[in-house]
Amino acid sequence: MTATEETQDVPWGDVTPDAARRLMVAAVEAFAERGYHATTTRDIAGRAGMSPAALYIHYKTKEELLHKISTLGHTKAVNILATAADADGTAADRLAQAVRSFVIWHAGHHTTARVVQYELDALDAEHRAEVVQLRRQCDAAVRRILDDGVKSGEFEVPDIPGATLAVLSLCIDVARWFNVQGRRTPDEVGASYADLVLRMVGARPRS
Amino acid sequence: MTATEETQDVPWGDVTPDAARRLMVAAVEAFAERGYHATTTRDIAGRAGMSPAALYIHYKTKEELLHKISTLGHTKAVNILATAADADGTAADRLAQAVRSFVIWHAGHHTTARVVQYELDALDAEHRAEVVQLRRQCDAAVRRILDDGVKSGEFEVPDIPGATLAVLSLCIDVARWFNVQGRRTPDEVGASYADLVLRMVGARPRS
DNA sequence: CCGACCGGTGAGCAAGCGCTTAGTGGCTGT
DNA sequence: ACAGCCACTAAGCGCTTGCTCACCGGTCGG
Repeated sequence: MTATEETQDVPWGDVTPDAARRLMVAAVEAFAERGYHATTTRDIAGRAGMSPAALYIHYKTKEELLHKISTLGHTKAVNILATAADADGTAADRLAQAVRSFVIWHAGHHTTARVVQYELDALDAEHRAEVVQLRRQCDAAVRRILDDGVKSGEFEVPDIPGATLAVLSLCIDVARWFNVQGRRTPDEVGASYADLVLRMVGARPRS
Repeated sequence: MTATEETQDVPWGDVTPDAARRLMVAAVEAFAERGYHATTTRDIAGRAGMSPAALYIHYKTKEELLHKISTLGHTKAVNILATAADADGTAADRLAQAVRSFVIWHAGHHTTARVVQYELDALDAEHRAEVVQLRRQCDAAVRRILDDGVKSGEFEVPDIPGATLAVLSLCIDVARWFNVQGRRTPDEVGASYADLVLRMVGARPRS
C-alpha cells in the first residue's frame, strides 16, 4: 500500500450520502488549512458547493463534524499501528513497519492528520475523552513492540515509556511540517524515519 | 541554567510597561490553552485584571500581540541553538547541548513554545514571513553541527537536511505533549532526548 | 493650587458567527 | 398524472467578536 492510492484508501471513502462526504472532505481541508476555530460553517459549505444551511441536514453541529473526522482518523491510526505490532517477524521488523506506515499516512494524508493531531482541544469534553482512548491504543501498540524488542535483546532502551513517546512524537510531527510541494515523497520519509527510529532504540541482530 | 529559573529567564521579562507585560503573559497563557482564534480579547484583558479596552492602549490589534510573542519566542530559540552550534567542543558535545537546552526550553516554557510553534498560521502574511526567517536560522544552526560532525567522521548521516528536520521536529513536538503534571522534568526530558538524537546521527568517537 | 497629561474604564458599534426556519424544486411510487 | 417526500436554499435571528470613543481620576510641573 502506497500513499498515492487515494481512491480506495481515503478514510472517509465509505461516508454516505455523497453530500455528507463532500462536506467532510471540505471540512478536513478547511480545518487543516486554517484551524477549526478560524473555519466558518459558511466556508465549509462553500467549498462543498452548497449553502450554509445544508451542513445542518447531515451534521448536528460544526463540532460533530470535527468529532467524526477525528474518530475516523484516529481509528485509522490505531489500525496501522496495531497491524504492525501484531504482525509476525522480529521486533525490529515490526517497529520499522509501524513507523514506516504511520509516517506514510501522516505525510500522504497530512491534511487529515493535521486535524486529527492538532485539533483535539476543540472537541467537547465527552468527545475528547472518547478520542483520548483511541490515542492510548496507539501508545500501547508501539510500547508492545518496544517491550518485545527489549525482552529479546534486540533493542537497548533505558526508558520504554519515554522511548514510546519519542517514537510517536517524531511520527506525529510529520503532519505539521510535511508539504506536498516539498522534495520528499511520503514513502521516502517513511523509509528514512524507520531507519532513524531503529537507531534510536539501539537495534541490533537478535542475540 | 535550569528551567526553574523563571524570574530572570522569562523571555518577556524586559517588556515594559508593567501593564503591557501582564497583558502579554495573559495572552500567552490563553493562546497556549485554547489557541489564538478561540481566545477573545476580553479573555486576555480579564486574565490581566483589566478592561477589554486596555489592551488597545498597549497593542494595536490582537494579531500584533501574537506577533510580538512569536518574535520574542523565536529569537530566544535562535539564541539557544546558535549558542550551542557556535560553542567549542566536539560536534557530539554541541549537538547534545543544542538538543538539551532546546528541549528544556520547550518543556519549561511549554505555553510560550506552543504559541510559537503552532500559531504561526494566525499571523498575517508580512509578520509570518518575518518569523519564517528566524525559523530558517534555527534550521541553519542545527545543520551546521551535523555538517561538522559528518566532516569529522563523528556522525554517520546519509541525508543531512532530512536529519536536521527530524532533530528539530523531535524537539518541537515536546511543546505539544509536555505536561507540568507529568512525571518527567524538563531536565530529564532534555537529557533523554540528547541521548536519542546522538543515536539517531550514529555518533561515535572522533576518528 | 491647578491645568495638562495619560493610563485606564463603561458602553457600545459594525460585522461576522453558529444555527434555524419557512419554503422550493425535483425525484419517486402508484 | 400527481401526491408525498426530502435534500437543499434564502433569509435572517440572537449573540459574540474585535475594536472605538467619550469620559474619568491620579500624578506632576509651574
